[in-house]
Amino acid sequence: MRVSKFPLNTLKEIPSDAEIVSHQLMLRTGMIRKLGAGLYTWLPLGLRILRKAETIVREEMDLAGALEVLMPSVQPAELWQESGRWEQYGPELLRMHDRHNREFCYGPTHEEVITDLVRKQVRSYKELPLNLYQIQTKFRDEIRPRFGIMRSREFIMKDAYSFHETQDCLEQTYHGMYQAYSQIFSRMGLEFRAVDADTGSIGGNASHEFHVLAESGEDAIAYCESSDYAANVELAPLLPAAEKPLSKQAAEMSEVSTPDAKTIEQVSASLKLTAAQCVKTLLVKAEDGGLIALLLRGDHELNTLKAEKLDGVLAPLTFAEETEIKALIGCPPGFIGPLAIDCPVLADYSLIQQENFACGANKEGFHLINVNWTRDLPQPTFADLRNIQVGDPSPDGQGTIKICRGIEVGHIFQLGKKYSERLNASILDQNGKKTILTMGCYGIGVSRVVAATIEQNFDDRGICWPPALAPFQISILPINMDKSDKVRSFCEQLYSDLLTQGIEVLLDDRKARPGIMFADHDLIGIPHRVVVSERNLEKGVLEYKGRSDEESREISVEALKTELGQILKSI
RNA sequence: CGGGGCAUAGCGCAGCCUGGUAGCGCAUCUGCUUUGGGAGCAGAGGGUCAGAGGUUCGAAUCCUCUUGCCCCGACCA
Repeated sequence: MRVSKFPLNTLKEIPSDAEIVSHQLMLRTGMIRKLGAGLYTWLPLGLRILRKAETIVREEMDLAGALEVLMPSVQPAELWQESGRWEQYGPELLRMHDRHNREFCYGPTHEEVITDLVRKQVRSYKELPLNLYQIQTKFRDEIRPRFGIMRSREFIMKDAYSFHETQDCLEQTYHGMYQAYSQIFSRMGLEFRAVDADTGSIGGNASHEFHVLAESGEDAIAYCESSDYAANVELAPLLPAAEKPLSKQAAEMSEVSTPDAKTIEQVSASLKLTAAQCVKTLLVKAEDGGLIALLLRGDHELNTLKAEKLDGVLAPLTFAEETEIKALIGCPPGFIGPLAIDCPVLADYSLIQQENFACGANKEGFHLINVNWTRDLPQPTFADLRNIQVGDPSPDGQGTIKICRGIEVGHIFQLGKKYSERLNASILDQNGKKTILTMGCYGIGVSRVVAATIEQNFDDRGICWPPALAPFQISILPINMDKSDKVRSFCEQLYSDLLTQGIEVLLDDRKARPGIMFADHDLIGIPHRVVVSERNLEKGVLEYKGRSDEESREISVEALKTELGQILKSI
């Protein structure tokens, strides 16, 4: 491709509403352009990259035995009513009417449509397992679209759905998809982790999220240094600490006046204790209409997901109103403690060994110090209530936890029978007996992958594309091409040679100054670059530089072709 | 959805408080000079100042409404 026929609409200045690097660079390089909130047009440069990502996904899905289909993006409401999600799905579902006033939605996902397809099409166990996928535009009316393509409302997704007679069979396909996903992200040159994910309200047995590791990631991931354990921080379980008897150092419990200390920070400061020596008492609503006290070490954070799964706790987790607290305890928030409290008490595992701790006195303006289990109050029920932290033991018992940030780019899920039951999707088994299908679903945010790749591969000059996603493999930058016939004819020859070799090459045939060419090609992140100048031609060499190399080096034409051939093979 | 902010040329911004008919940098176009890391000089084009209504002799500027966009917020004892 020639730059004269493939305009580089690059910007020197950063559009003011672009917050994260990928968004800034996608706008500056002219990959995308915003149409409205969460809506973007893919320009030729960006689309080239998006297509590369799609191609890799497609190839690996095909290789894993999935079959491509293309479903409508507009879906009739009836199917969603049948599955029950017409009511369940909130405002995130874009609903609309046609001219006959029939209801439709723009598909955020396709479980209903695919299940409908399969229930009509597939009759016999002999046709299973079946794994169908599509690469298609989805729409989710996000509360707050942001970060450009990363969290847009309209986006490109690869979604696959598998159908099975048995759970065993589902697990095999699930494993196959796990492998395929790993292969896809490896081929793209990404640093990623597969992490245990919430099976949540959908139920099912297993779910993994695939995260690209990047500072700007919206999710925190806990991973183990010495094993392949990884989980979303919200989900990573903590093991209970061992019980131990009251130690001899147990000091006398006493009441201390702490008039202005309401937060853990203030309490620990005024009592000259560390936050870890304090216990905080949170009151949440219970299923029976009353309250439940949750105890955490002062330096720990409550994990809402874990808490609302506990027996008796109201889901979604709701904190008690101030008036309810006053009615139950007789003092305002800030001075609550677990002693002599008239409601169930659940304490985090980390408090099992806690001694001589401080807590609220249930009396405005006072806290207790040197409180100890058994002696001063009965042992509460212990449970896993908090977020895992750096340095905690790994749940698989193999070393300690570290935390990094990740961008979720893929999610695989064992759905089970949720949709097939609701939509009555069944086949006849070997005995001629009707069997409800077991399903799996597998998504990749293809457009998000592109943004995530940039988050992981950039420097102060621009994007550094991994070769597999690069819009072009190599740039030819002629110096003074309009003045030097030698440079011109050499570049033209090299250009057509590389094209013949099957290499995607971008020849900068603009009448531009070298500085502009260097800046543009660095910005758009072409992995390889050769500079052709009269000076070097006289020496019979080219100047080569890899995008992330510190320095350029001289290279012969033959060596360049050989090297590029090698690189191409490795993609 | 709650809170805050913004809307002026393709992009980044000034002008608004104190009303007088729109400006700067980048980008674009022309010419000359330059030519190894976003050049210099000279010139040119490009704006219903988000929209509607109001006040006024006169509104980008003041008032009202509407729309769009951006940021923060679902961990508080």
